[in-house]
Amino acid sequence: MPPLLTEIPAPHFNLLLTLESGQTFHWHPHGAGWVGTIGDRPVFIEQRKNSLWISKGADPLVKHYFALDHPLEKIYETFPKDPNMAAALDFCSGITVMQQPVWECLATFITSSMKQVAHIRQMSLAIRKTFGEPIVYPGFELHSYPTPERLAAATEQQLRDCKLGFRAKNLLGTARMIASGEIDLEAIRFMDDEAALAELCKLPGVGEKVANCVLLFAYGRLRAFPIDVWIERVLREMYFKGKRKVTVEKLKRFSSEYFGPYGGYAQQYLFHHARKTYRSTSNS
DNA sequence: CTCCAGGTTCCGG
DNA sequence: CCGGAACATGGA
Repeated sequence: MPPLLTEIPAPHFNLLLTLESGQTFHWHPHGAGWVGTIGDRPVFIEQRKNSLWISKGADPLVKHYFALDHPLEKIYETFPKDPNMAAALDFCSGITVMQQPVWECLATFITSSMKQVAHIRQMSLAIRKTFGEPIVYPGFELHSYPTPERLAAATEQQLRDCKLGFRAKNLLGTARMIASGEIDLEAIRFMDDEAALAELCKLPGVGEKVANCVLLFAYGRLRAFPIDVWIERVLREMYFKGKRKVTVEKLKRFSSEYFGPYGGYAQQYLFHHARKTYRSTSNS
C-alpha cells in the first residue's frame, strides 16, 4: 500500500460506482483502491466506509475532481418520483457527476462516438502513452493527457495508430482549433448553457451529445442532459412506451423539464443503471 | 460470423 | 426538414 495517505470525509459518496459509471476512463485498480492522474499529478485513492484515503496533499484536487461538495441528498430530493428513477437511484446512490479538466473530457468524448466504454479506455490510454508526459508513480506507467498544442502537432496517422479510426480527423481538427485560439475553452465557462453548447458544437466531431457530456462532466452544468443510445432507449421504453412517432426533439424537450434542475445527475443514474442491468433484465 | 457500441456529418428525397 | 448511410475498430 502506498505511503503517506491522508483521510478525508466522503459521506454519501461511492468511489467504485463513480469510477465505473463511464465518466472517466484512465484509472487503474491498485490494492483496495485506484491509481490515476488528476491533471499532471499522480493520485492514489481508496474508499473505506465514509472516508477516502488519498495521496498526501491531493485533498483540493480530489475534492474538486470527484465533486465531493455536491449535495447528493438534496439533489436526490429533486429527482422525479417514479419507479424508473427510484430503481436507478437505488442502484447508483453515491455516484457523483465529476468535474474533470475540460480539454481532457472534451477530447475523450470526441473519441467516444460509436465505441464501448472498454474501447474508449483503450484509446484514451494509448493517446496518453503516445503523446502525454510521463508521470512517476511506483509500479505504474502514468501519463498526463496531452495538451491541445501537442495533439495539434500530431499527424492523423499517429492518432489512427491509437485506434481512433475515423475519429482521428475529428480529434486533430478540434485540437488545432483550440491550439490556434479559434475556440477558447475558458471563455465558454462564462457563457450560458445555450451559448456554451453552440460554441462547443463548432468543433469537428462535437455534436449535441458530446457537447452536453462536456458541459456536464467538465463545466459543472448539472442540468445538461446528454442523450445517447442508452438514454434514448430508457426514455422511449420507460416514459413513451407504445407511443408512435416520438422524435428525438420530443425526448429532449421532455427530459429538460421532467428531470429538473439536476437533470444531468438523473441522466447519469439512468445511464449507469440501464447499462449495468440491461442484459440481465431485458432479455437473455 | 453477426451485431452493436455514451455519434457526427453528409447526402438524396 | 427528414431518414438513411458512411465512417473504423473490437468486444460479446
